[in-house]
Amino acid sequence: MSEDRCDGCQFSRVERGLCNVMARSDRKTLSRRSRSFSLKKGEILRDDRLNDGRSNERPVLAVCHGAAAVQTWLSDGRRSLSQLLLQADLVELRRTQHPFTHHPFLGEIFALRPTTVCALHGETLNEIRSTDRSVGRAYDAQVAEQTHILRDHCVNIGRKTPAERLASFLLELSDRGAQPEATPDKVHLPMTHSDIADYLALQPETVSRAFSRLVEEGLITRPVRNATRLLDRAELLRIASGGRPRRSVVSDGR
Amino acid sequence: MSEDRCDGCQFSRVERGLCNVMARSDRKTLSRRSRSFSLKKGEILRDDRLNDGRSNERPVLAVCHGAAAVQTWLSDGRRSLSQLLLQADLVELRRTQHPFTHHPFLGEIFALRPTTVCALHGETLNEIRSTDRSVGRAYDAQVAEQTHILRDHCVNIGRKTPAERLASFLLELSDRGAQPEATPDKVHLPMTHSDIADYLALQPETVSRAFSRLVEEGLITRPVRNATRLLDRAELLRIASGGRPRRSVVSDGR
DNA sequence: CCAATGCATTGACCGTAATCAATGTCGACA
DNA sequence: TGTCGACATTGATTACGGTCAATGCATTGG
Repeated sequence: MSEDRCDGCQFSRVERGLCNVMARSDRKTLSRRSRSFSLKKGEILRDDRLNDGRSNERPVLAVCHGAAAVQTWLSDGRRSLSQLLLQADLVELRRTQHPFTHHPFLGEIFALRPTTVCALHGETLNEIRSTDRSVGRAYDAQVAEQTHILRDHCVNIGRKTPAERLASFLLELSDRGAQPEATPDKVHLPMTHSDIADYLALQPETVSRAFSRLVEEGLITRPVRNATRLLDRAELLRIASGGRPRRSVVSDGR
Repeated sequence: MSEDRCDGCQFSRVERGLCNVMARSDRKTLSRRSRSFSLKKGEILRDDRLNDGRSNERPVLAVCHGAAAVQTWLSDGRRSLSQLLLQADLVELRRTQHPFTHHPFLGEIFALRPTTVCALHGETLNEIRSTDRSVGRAYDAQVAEQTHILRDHCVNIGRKTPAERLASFLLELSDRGAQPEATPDKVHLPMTHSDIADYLALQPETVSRAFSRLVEEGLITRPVRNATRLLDRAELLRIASGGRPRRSVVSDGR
């Protein structure tokens, strides 16, 4: 079933898209042993849904289309979106559960909007990796990129003010920007303020105020509800990296 | 120079230590093409120090002994430790620098205590990977583990109170515990309160108060300055995961 | 077309952790 | 042993973002 599936999926971004890198034949093999899921906006893909019998290895998930996030709950209802998953991103969830507690630390896939994800058959993927060097490289690059983004994100939510976080976020979206029709400065927001809040470790109200501030400082506009236009990229970047230096940033990192 | 180096390094933790998994001969080859660095406490290893001529690929770093962290600065002096690196951990830093700004988003290795790290020769490592399947698995497991920890950490610093963060931190140290002489409940603290603060996105004073609180609640004791004994692991875990449920944690994660 | 619903925005107030400051403790070293 | 310096602790105050509440604005569907 479904060699088509992957053919329609080509618009995983050309350069990095794992499935684009590999040979057509490999992709067919992989596709045949993989499964895809369509998630409605707000739908959750728990790892137990992936657990259909046989292979006990945890599958690698690929976001074919849409946008999702790794979501975790604290036991009193606090929510956190720890990782943003855009088109062509790979993610590997933990199968292991926390000994006593169930929910926290686990992580489930939350669809920020209508999304299709593909559960790749790990063993097959490994086989392909070992024969096709470029697939291995693409995979490693993806993983390294995600790690880098996560580290960055820790800095964002750990040490930045709301406005700084939002600026960072908009630049992140712009850089990763998996939107077909987007110019670098027109950034599509694939999620609600509430989702942004849980990603940036803020409250929705605070996100709203931060937006307002960036608007009234003339750094962005908001033509429509779920999009933004970046007017002053340099200044946004300055804010995102902690403020201060107005001219000539050359000082060494000490 | 130095096949000894790696032989002395054996106490990278048995199960996961990458260098323990591979064949002795491979280790020698890898070792010959790698370099090691001794860092004094507080010393910084910038990626440019790794950049000795030839290979332009970014090396994979392994922490042989000690403890370090990925450190980044915001331009006004705020500091963040985004990733804790304990014995046997692997880390791959970004070579790329941020276009204008220099310091933030980059990440440097900060030695929390006297530490030796090893810059593995990436190409050689890849060769070994492709011949020895178990090396590949060990490597992937390490990377997946680190990713998982980073996600968790985002939840910690994003949505938890100071006491909750500290509880999580102590449990993390206990779980990852790379200390030779430590029982699970005797946790060695490889860093100052100030470092802990920058890891947990708090101020040193707040870290201190959080410690005091856990002590007066009878959950931990602190026999010496840089160590802690966990008295009530279950309760610590309860706190770390957000509080509430006192008995029987079975509710589903909605 | 209007109602209903889900989000977003704005304002007022409050609480927690950051900040500022003083004191205490440990360890290194002469 | 005593001094110094780094780090830790505790207290008082402040400020920022969280919380609560009211209003506004769109999109959907009858």
